[in-house]
Parts: sequence; C-alpha cells; structure tokens
Amino acid sequence: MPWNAARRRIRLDQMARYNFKETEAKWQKTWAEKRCFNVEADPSRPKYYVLEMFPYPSGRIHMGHVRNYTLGDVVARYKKARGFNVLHPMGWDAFGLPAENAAIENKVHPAKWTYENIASMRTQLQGMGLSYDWEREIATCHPGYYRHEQKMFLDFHKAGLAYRKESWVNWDPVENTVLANEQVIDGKGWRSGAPVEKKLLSQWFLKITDYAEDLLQAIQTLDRWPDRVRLMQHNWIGRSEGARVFFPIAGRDEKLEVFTTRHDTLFGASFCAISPNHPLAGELAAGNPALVEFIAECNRIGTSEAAIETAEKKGFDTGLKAVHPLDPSWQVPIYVANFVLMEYGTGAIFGCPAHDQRDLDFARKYGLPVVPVVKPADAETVEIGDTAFPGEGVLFNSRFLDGLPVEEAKKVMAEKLTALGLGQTNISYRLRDWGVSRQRYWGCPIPFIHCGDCGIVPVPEADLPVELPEDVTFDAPGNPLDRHPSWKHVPCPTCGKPAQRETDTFDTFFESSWYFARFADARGETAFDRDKAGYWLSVDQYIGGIEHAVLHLLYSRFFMRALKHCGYTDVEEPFAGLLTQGMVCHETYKDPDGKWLFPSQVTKDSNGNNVMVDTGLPVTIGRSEKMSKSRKNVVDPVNIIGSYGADTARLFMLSDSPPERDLDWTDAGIDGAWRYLNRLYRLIDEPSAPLVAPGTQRPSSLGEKAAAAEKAIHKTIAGVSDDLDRFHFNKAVARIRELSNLLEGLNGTAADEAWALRQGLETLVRLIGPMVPHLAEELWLLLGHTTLLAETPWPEADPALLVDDSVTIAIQVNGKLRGTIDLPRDCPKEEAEQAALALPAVMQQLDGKAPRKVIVVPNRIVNIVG
RNA sequence: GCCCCUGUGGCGGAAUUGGUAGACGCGACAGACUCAAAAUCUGUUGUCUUAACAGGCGUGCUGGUUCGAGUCCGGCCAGGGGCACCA
Repeated sequence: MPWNAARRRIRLDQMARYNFKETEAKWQKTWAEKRCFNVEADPSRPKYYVLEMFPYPSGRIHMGHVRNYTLGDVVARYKKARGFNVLHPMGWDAFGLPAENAAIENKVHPAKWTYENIASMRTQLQGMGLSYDWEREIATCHPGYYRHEQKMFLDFHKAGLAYRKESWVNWDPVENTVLANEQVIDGKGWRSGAPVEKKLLSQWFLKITDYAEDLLQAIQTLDRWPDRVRLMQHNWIGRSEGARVFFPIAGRDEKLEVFTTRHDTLFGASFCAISPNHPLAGELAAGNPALVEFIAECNRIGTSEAAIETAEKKGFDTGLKAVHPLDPSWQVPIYVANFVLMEYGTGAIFGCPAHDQRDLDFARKYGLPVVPVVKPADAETVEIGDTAFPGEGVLFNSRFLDGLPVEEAKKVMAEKLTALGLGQTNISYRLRDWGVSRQRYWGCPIPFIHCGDCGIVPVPEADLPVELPEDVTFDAPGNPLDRHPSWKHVPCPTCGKPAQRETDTFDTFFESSWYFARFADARGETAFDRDKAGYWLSVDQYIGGIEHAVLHLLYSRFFMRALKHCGYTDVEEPFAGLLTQGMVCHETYKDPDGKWLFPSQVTKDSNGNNVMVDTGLPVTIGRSEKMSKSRKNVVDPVNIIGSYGADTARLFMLSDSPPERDLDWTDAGIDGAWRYLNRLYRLIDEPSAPLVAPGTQRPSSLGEKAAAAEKAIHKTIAGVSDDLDRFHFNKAVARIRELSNLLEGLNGTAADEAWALRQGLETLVRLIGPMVPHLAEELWLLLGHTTLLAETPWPEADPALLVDDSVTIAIQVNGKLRGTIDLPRDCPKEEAEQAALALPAVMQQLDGKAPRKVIVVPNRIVNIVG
C-alpha cells in the first residue's frame, strides 16, 4: 500500500470536476490526431530545432528524464507559439552493455529486451504529453539506422580518418573477456573478481586529433554554450606549446626524444624518464628480469587513468645515460617511470626538479641533483627545499640563457636546438584518437573483412548493412559474434578466398554522434538528406546532463567535421545552443540497521517523527543526494504521474530551481504544484461571477484596479517571454502565480474588472500552456475557445503598458535606507532631491546640518551624504 | 595537485547585473468555515532590542574600492563537480 494512498483519495475527490487522467489522455489523443507536432522542412519559414539527449532504453523513465524532457518541451511549445517551424524529435540510444548483461542474467535476447524496453518507455513518455514528432522516432539498434554509420565508417576509412593500431584493454583472465572501465572494481573483474590485466589488441581508431586545433578554435564560436562546458572541452583538448628535444644515449647510436614545455630549464636537467610502454623500455627489459617485473607492476595498475594517477610514483634506473644535448660531457640517468604516459608527447621526458614539483619529488626520492636555473627577477638566487619554483623569473646557471626572462629563454633555446638539429618547437595535445572498437555483441558491426592474403578489406557498399546475427548465445565467455558458427565466415570481397568478418562492434558513442542529423530525415534512404539537414541543423537548443560535457559533445563536433570532409553536409557545429541541467536529488533514508530505504517505505507518525511504514521503527534522514538505485532515494515518475498527473510533475520540475542547478525532489514541492493547478482550474471553472464572453470589447475607461490589472497582464507577458527566452523557468512560474494572485482580487461583476479578469485569465492560460499543456488546453476550452491552444500564437505585450507613470524611489542617508517616496517617472533631479530632503526621517538624520553631497539616480535612488 | 562552479531566512530560491535584500513558493503559527478532520480562504512569518513607536544587525569569513557592494577586487573557509602523473 503506497504511503500516501489515503491522501491521494481525498485529492481525487476534490478533483471531481477536473479529472486529470481523462483530460490528459484526451488532449494527448487530440494532438496526435491533428498531427500538431508533425513537421516538414519548409525553407519559407524560420525553423527551430529543440533536442533533448535521447535516452538509453533501460525500460523505465526516471526523474532525470522527466526534468530533461519537460525543459525541452517547454522550449518547443514556446517556440512553436512564437511562430517557428519547430522540430522536436525523440529516439533511443539502443545499443550498449546493459542489454548484454540482461541477456546473461535473464536469458533474454538483447534485441527482444531492448525493443520491449523501448515500447514501455515510449508509453511512459507519451503519458507526459511531450510535443514530439513521433513519426521521426529512431532506434539506433535498427539496421535501418546503423547501416548508415557503416557507410560513414567506410567513407572515413577512404578519407584516412579511420585506421588500426594496437592499444591496451582491461582483460579478465578468468572470463576471457575485455572489461569496460566500469566493470573493473578495485583492479578486479566485477564478476570473476580476478585481478585485471592489461592486454594489447589491434583496434580501430578515428583521427579526431586531426581536428584538435579546429575543435579548439571553434569553441569560441559556441557562444550559447555554458562557459564551464567550453572550458572543460578546452582543457580536454589540452593544447600545449613546447619543444621536442633529442638526448643522445651514451654508448648507443640512437637518441631519446622527449617533449617538454620548459625547454628553458634544460640546464637544470637531472634525469630522463620514459614510459613503461616506451619501445626502449621493452627492448631493455629483454635482458633484465627486474625491469620486466617493474613493467609488469606498472601494467597491473589497469588502463584507467584514474587508477594510474593514484598509484605511488616510482622509477626504475635503466643504467643507461642520456647525454645533455648542449654539453657532451654532461650525462643524466634514464629511468622507466610509472607516471610517464606513452600516449602523451613522445612518451619520454627530461626532469628538471627545481622547477617542477613532481620532478622534485622524484629527484628527492632517488637522490638526484637539484639545480635551480630560474630565479625571481629581483633575487640573487633561489633555494629549493621541498617546494619547486615553477613561476616566472629570470634564467641563471644557464650559460647563454643567463639573464633572460622565461619566455625569451624558451625562444632562444628553441632557436639554438633547431640550429644544431637537436630539437624543434612542437605543439602537443592532450586529446587522443578515438578508439571505436568494442569486443561486444550488442553494437553496430564494423564493416571490414580480414583476409589472409589481402589483409583488411572493406565490405563492399552493395553488401551493407552488415547485420547482427540473431541466433547468438550468452552462456559462454567472450564475444558471441566471435563464437558464432557461421556469421563471421565469408569469402574475401577481393580475392574470394575464405576470410573472416571483423567481430568487433562500434563504441556506442558512434551512434549518438550523428543521431541529431538523422532526425532531420529519419526515414531517408541515405543517412540524411543534404537539404533537409541543411534546413534543420544546427540544433538550436540541445538539452541534457552535464555528464556529457566532454565526450559525447566533442565526438559529435568531430563527427560533423568528418562528415563534412566526406561530403555529407556543410554543417560543422551540431549544437548551436546548449543547456546543461542539474541532477534530481532526494533525501536519503536508513533503517536502524543502517540499510537504505526507499522514500515509499518512510512515513511520519502522529508525533511527526520519521518512521518505517511497515515496522514503525525510527528512520535516519541523510542529506539530499543525486537519486540513485544504490541509495534507494528514488521516486518513480510513473507513480507520480499516476497520482498527480503529468502537468503537476512538469510544473514541479520547472518551479523553484533554475534548470542548471540540482533540484530537490520533495513531497511538499509536488503538493504545492498540485494545489496551484487546482486553484487555477477553480479560478476558471467556478469564477465568483460568470465570466464575460470571449472577445468582449475593452471598456473605454478602466477604474484604478482594472487599469492596474491590465498593466500587470502586459508586464507578465513581457516578463514570462523574457524568462523563457533565457530558460529562467522558475521565474516565469513565479510571475504567473503573481498574476493569478492579482486576478483573484478582481471584482467579477464590475464591467471594467470583469473585462480585465477575462483578459487576465486568457493570458494566464496561454503563458502557462507550454508548461502544463493538458490543463491549459482544457482551460482554453472552458474559456469558450474552439481552437487548440497548442496552435495558438503567443500573446503580445503592449509596450505602452509596460511603463509606469510614477516610481517608488528609495531615500538613503549615508547609504542607509531611511524611507521611500513616490515620484512621477523621469522627474527632474532637483525635484527628487527636494522631496528627499523634506522627509522627516531624513531631516532627523541630518540634524539640521546641510548635506555634504546628494546623489540622485533617476527613478531609482536618492542618497544623501551627511 | 590543477581547473571550474556554488555559498542569501527554518527550506527551494528572487534581486532589472553597482541602487529599497528576501519576489514567488514550501514549511510554521494564528484565525475563518466544520460536530470534527481534510480541503479551502484570511493574516503573520530574516534576526535582535522594545509593550509600542522606532532602531540595531544581516547575503560563508575577512580586508578593500565606492555616496552606495549579495553584485566589483584581494586573501581565506566550506561544499560540489571536472581533469590529471599533461612533461
């Protein structure tokens, strides 16, 4: 028995007239039948493309979805009312690991599981009354979708944007399978518990690094993105200007190439370090068991950078010496160090302990020299203890660089190295190429064939799509595609000899990197029609969680550029506007044993204490945290919509909290939204006096209250419009409530106030329409209209009614408020000053003395300085 | 460690971007209606002093700029997030 069942029954009684269940179903049906939200590209009309991040079909919507899709729906309906041709589609990010986990755990085929989940989630979403063009619905696991990305991948390959190289994966030696980072828990496989090993596999990569500079520079053009997301992408790409420097290796005929951003400190070098995966390390290990063990130890850390980063910094002295590039008599030791990444720069560094904290720690640990070479400009020298000096300054102890500031020294050093052939300036990026291979079944097959004679051969376009086989089993470890008896065995397209299909599938970020373009032409024979995509793209407003701030958004930006390069489109940036919503949070509950409790298991007893519904035992309340299954602090949207209706849930999502901040789900909050909707309904369904007819003429003159109401109506229109333009939904709700408070005070029998009341009610309904569309549609009907509110234009504010004749001005003495006065708008400064000085409170403060100074800000404030 | 964001009543949050701090809502308290409760309606509600009139204090802390600071600048504290042995 749900905890609030009794309360709910009372509510339903109260709602005898407004039955939200019937009403919401009725309007959803009407909108669908009249095809209100089905659109076509129409170059004669201005377009607006609103997109919410499409969900993974887990089977049930959660509050994060409700918030996300409510925000998008308000924007879509508002823009439609403002006259735009609005594209607002929805689909399913349908490939991924959970379907395979379900297959293993519940013996259900991933396809069946996924399509059933889609069906139930679609029903749940449709119950929210969202203004989607459902005719454009897509599921990325459908061959009609993924066939296009197989073609794209072939095109990328032709264009040199896709290539193969070896890279490391997490390998579970017990399950004989590759693990995702999230399947590695404390360095062990999540199912087997076996320590995870690193393994090298040959995999497909996309050359996102070709676009590093462009992706970085173009961030500047994304002026409707949150600054912090732009900053995160900026940092992720991580451009750094430095130099490559060649250190000859003593007694060998080769050179060690290092990347550094501090080539000015080259005379402070005291060691070199290479990555455990550096070719030189591998070579040296061949004759050195201790080094083999050290490298193995480094590889046990796993592939995730988070794991590597927390490990203790360690080095292994190879015994080799590197010769200083500018002094043949100077040698430094070469270490293998677990903190040097093969993927960044050259996989090798030189260490200057005096001016880099990590190098200093390393030098102290292994007893290496510390030679300062940069000092503050006004100091004689600099002493290095346990803290490095990484700052600006002037070079010393550095021969030809002595006396130069850091930047100048870098330039001189780079010139010298270049002239001697010992190095050159170089720009490195943190960004790495995108590995797209996954050793999984439930993903898009990669359209290549491995032939013993011809090598890696693309599947001919005529043979696309390469479809997933359906008859697969999940009862054995490894990739079902690899194990399938026949699927992978095909003749080589080039020579016809027996060959094997690629059994890896794409990373699921592949699907989400272009789905927004497919929506422009969801049923087309090609990936998307150039003209249709040209009309609809870029997405004008993209809405979703901050967790996708880097990967998904960056991959999509790269994809559009790659598609442009391959002739698909001229659009470069997929998302012109971005809104990142906050999380939905809820209080957490624990029973006396410290076990988590669902909110539905908690109630209040007669003394107001929180207790368990079943046992009456006391409950400990924890702080509000992001809703998550593990903490059980979840509220099921389906239950909320079932007991309060979609409009109530939508209104609550919009009230109080601004969209980019976290939102606290509270019962009190949902009750508040519910009460307001009922009040609104009563205001129109049971007015204190019968409402005047629609279209009633404005009386030639209005009394004070009616005139004030008329102004308030127009100010509300202007204010709500502005709020919605800026996504200040919580402020829009507050303004709408203010207007309804005011309308409740009007006298419905006086002709002028009755007219103002109807104007006000109609405005209220139109303004709240995008937020609570079902109730608003019903009220629009009750107000006597025969048109659909969903097809009704947005109200317009009369600019003449937005300004007041008189203004309230604050009067301060020495910056402290001492009173207010009402004055005509834009009255002369002298007048305001005189009126302020005449205030008794002001005269008392001045105590007979003349003011030293008076500041008058017209229409705002008078500050008297005594 | 670095970077970013956020700190305003009992709570969620407003404050036209330097000009009346606390809009709107939640909660609480009091009253009306009711046999009673629920629902609904009305009022009060930052805090301290005061019987009241008034006045003091108040936007994480602390300095500063300014006639005037929640808003700008410096330093610090707390919470949240992102990234990382980035060479």
